[in-house]
Amino acid sequence: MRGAPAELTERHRDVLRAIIQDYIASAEPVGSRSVARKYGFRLSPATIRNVMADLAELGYLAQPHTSAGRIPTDRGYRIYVDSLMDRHPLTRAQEGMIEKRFCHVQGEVGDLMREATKLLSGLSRSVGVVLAPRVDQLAIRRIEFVQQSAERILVILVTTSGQVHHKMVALDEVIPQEELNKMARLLNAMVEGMSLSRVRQLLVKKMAEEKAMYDELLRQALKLGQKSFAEETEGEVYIDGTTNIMHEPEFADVEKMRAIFVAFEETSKLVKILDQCLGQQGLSLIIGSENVLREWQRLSLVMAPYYSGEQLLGTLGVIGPTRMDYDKIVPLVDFTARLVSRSLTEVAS
Amino acid sequence: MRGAPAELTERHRDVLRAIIQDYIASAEPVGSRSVARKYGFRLSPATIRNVMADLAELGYLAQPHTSAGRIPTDRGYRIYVDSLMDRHPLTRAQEGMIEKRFCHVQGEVGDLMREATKLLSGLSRSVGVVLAPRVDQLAIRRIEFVQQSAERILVILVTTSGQVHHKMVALDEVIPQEELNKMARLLNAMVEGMSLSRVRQLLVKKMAEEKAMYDELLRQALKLGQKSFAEETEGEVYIDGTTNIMHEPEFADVEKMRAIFVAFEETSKLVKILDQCLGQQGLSLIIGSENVLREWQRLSLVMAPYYSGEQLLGTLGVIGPTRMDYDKIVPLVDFTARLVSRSLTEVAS
DNA sequence: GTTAGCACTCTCATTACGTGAGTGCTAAAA
DNA sequence: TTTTAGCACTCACGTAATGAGAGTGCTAAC
Repeated sequence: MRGAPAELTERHRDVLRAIIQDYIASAEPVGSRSVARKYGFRLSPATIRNVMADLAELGYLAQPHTSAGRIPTDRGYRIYVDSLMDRHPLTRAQEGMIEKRFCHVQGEVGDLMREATKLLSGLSRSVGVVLAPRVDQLAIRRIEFVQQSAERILVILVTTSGQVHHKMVALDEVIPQEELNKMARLLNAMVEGMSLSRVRQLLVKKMAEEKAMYDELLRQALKLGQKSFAEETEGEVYIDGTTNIMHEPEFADVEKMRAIFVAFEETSKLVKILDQCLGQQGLSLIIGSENVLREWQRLSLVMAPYYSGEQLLGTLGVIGPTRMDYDKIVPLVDFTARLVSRSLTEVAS
Repeated sequence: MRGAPAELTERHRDVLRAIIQDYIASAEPVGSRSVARKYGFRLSPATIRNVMADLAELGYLAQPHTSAGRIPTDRGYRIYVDSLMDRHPLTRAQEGMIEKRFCHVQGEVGDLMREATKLLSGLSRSVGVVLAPRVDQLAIRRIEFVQQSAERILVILVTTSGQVHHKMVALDEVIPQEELNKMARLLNAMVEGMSLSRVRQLLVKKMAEEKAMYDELLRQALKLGQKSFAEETEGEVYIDGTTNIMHEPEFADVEKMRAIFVAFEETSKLVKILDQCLGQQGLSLIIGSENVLREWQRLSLVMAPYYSGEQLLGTLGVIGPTRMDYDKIVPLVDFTARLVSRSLTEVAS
């Protein structure tokens, strides 16, 4: 009667790696025999079995039922990605192909995001996601007011990165388009190049300063500006390839699949998860039950941040079943994030 | 040995109606017994069976297998919606609720569309779709050029209905923002209130006229204008509630469901289908195999056009399994289209 | 420490069989 | 002529029995 070993020997690690790779490839519980045979261990199945029993006791492997092989637990995947995985870097050809698809996109930032999403989902055969930059944090290039009806004004905001946002603002007084143009000019001079959040602070300060209100136009402009910039913007996510995961045997059951799709539809929760990744330095990996949200516990996320120059803008990556091909997907996400950063940095300059 | 009757008697119609309604409610083949019992016919099952045999021979009913009840064919549904259906109008309470949700949306057109989509999917428990207005056909309120980088210009287009569209245009010469503003002013004066398609014609004509090109600025402006308005815009669709149809027993099979979802993802095909509906006068109904596209033949569409004043803008409605509750959904779509039209008409005035 | 051997467990595919719902046909009743 | 009762027949579906196969854990020998 032997207890579990205090720590993993090299053999433990080899066996665990083999089992996880086999399971990722086949989606079936893997038995001692096939580990011994396929992975060139010069050991008998019985020995492997002992090792597997240790790994199970330590919580890295589980058994669907007594007479089946082992499957990795989320803890097993975690140790795998942290220290066992052999990353399969992209081939030169793949990299070239990806680069080509990006230089094709000359247009606006939205197109770039969409393209990245498609690329991620296509190459990973899973779900691609991109958390778009928050407008709050982007530098403003231009603001414009267009009168829509007597008391409603369309506010258009252009960022230096080329994103366009618009919203409707209701006013309690009628301002002719002529005046609106003047106000826009005033504000443009004031805010160009600043981030939305800084603009908000500035406006508050200015309004306090101008208490005397010599200039009626300026007063109105500041007021309108404040209304226009008021709301915190919600993060926007691009998502693509949701149908890909229908192939995965783990979602063969319709009820499970429905749960996943409902989760994808609730973008606000997804944004919260992605925001967490944004806080991390570098690549983040969330595996199954590491996620707080119930609906997401059968899924894993591989996310990487992207930048414009030095400025952190958002995060992008892949969502798939916990049994996803980390070897391939981690380099893919990494490379894509780098390319997107490069494109955005070029546009800004 | 009797052949099928030349035309349907009142009894045939009653039985067919009963069968279809029962099948829509239960999703199970319906037998002669239950028709006779549940629907208050004062006839024996045997008599009903004779009627059912007639209806089957005429192609309105089918049998999944010899010893099962009957289910409606697409032809059966067609005659049902054309002449057998009893529409269940919305209750006053429901109408009130819907109206409330719409007056809540004061903002821009996109919000209105999104809200309508959600409403349709929520109340129908199926998939809601809205085909957004083509920019081509809308009157332009304003055009604006923003310099993005040396040779790239962001073109922003505002329609009178309050939609904002933007695209990136590449130039072969550098034009300072100052000049861009002047050009925008020139063009605005020229095109305000016209539809995009008319603007295109106008620009071609003007360019021919101005062959002499006295005015260099005007020449450049026309050229930039032409580039900005060049492309035909693709129809945009809003879609919501796709997860709803996962409940339906006809899609219990994962492979079938996957096919449907892939179809939903291919919006360009969907746009084509919706464009057809746009050509129709009033409400259009496409039932199962009436649709040309293979992937859509298990689904039905109930669509209605919406307007701003007199002008036809787009179409909206519900997609569901052929076995959908037409009695309820037809009035729902009808009412929603009317409300959306009202909202849009108000905004434009 | 490693391995062969073996009894044991559990899933999964196959087969067989009974049940029930529903049909089509025929002949009698209305 | 129309309607109905009666009956044999068909077919899907659920249940149970069976056997093969994969894999395990344990023991004892190497």
